[in-house]
Amino acid sequence: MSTPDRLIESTRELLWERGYVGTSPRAIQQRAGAGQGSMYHHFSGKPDLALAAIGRTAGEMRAGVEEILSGPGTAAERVSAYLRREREVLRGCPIGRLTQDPEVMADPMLRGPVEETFAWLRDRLAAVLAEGRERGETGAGLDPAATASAVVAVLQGGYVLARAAASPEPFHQAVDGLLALLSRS
Amino acid sequence: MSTPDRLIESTRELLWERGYVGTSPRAIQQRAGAGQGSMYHHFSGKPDLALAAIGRTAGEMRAGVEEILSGPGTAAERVSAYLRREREVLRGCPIGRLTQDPEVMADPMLRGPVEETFAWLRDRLAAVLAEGRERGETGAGLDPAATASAVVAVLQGGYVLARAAASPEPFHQAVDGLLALLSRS
DNA sequence: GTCTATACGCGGATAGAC
DNA sequence: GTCTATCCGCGTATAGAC
Repeated sequence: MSTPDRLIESTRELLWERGYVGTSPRAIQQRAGAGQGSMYHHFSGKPDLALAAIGRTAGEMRAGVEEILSGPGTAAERVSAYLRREREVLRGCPIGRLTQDPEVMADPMLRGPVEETFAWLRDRLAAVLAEGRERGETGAGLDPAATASAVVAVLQGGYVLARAAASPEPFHQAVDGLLALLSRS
Repeated sequence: MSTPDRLIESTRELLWERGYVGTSPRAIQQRAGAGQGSMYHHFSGKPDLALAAIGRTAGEMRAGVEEILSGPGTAAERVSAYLRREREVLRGCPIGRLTQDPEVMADPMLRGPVEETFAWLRDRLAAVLAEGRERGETGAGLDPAATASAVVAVLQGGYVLARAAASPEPFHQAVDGLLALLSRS
């Protein structure tokens, strides 16, 4: 991997683990095995690196979600597959966690990808749910947008519960609880 | 308000806005209008202050929730009232946000109240849901613990969506989506 | 109780040599 | 491209005077 790539990857990990405020250029360099001068040669500073890291993470996330949601199966099956997808629950969501970072939210450059990713995700899920409803598969009286937001919220909130409990269990409980409700509609 | 009280209050606000890692003793002192020496006279340091602040926030939160959940109405009405309760959506949950802070999670003293608060909340909601089920009011085939986790997760995740969108709308959408599902069960 | 002085390392970067 | 030197202010205290 090239030095810029290693720097971006190490920034991605640190942003995930410690957030933007908790991540220092020093720590990025050390984890990447790169020197001070090298880092500032390839990137203009911490915000620039963070932008590259967030963009890459957001892109991967979208691709992964799209693969499931555009895959085979009924709408309910695909939403269910998305909810039950394997996750590193205790690490939380690398994009969602940025939402808690005041410096990320204050910078339009950094905030943009976060906002877009969630807007896209909710829209995409709503489209799948609307499709299922039109086909008469499920959820006759449900508002696709509201249901989609609930689905995403259960995941994001599930991470919070899991970290609070230091256990993945509440995450899976929350998903099961939502899935039980969805399956009756 | 006494100086220690002002210090605790200012720590509470800063923890809410900026998290533990993003909150400095200096900032606490300035917001409280207290000097360096004064702060270290009353508290042993940042962790000590944070402990007092988190304890106070957790206590208030439990009291507020308990008032709604032990109030009048059917189980479904009380859960609904809890979900629809007025909230400063864009500020997020002052306890939930601590979950993202590696230094809070790494310190058992600070972590304790966070863990307990969510454990209590899920239990308390599950008890209300179980009560409703026994009375035949609602949710005949639902697992109270799973449903309770989903309820809490929707709130915590709703905050994430709202902050990502810089708008309370997705929070309320998620709550509506969950409530619609609950009302059919 | 509160203030001021002092300390030491880190955060975040720039400059210039190699 | 990468390294080392240097900078300045902040983070997080401790010490001791008032």
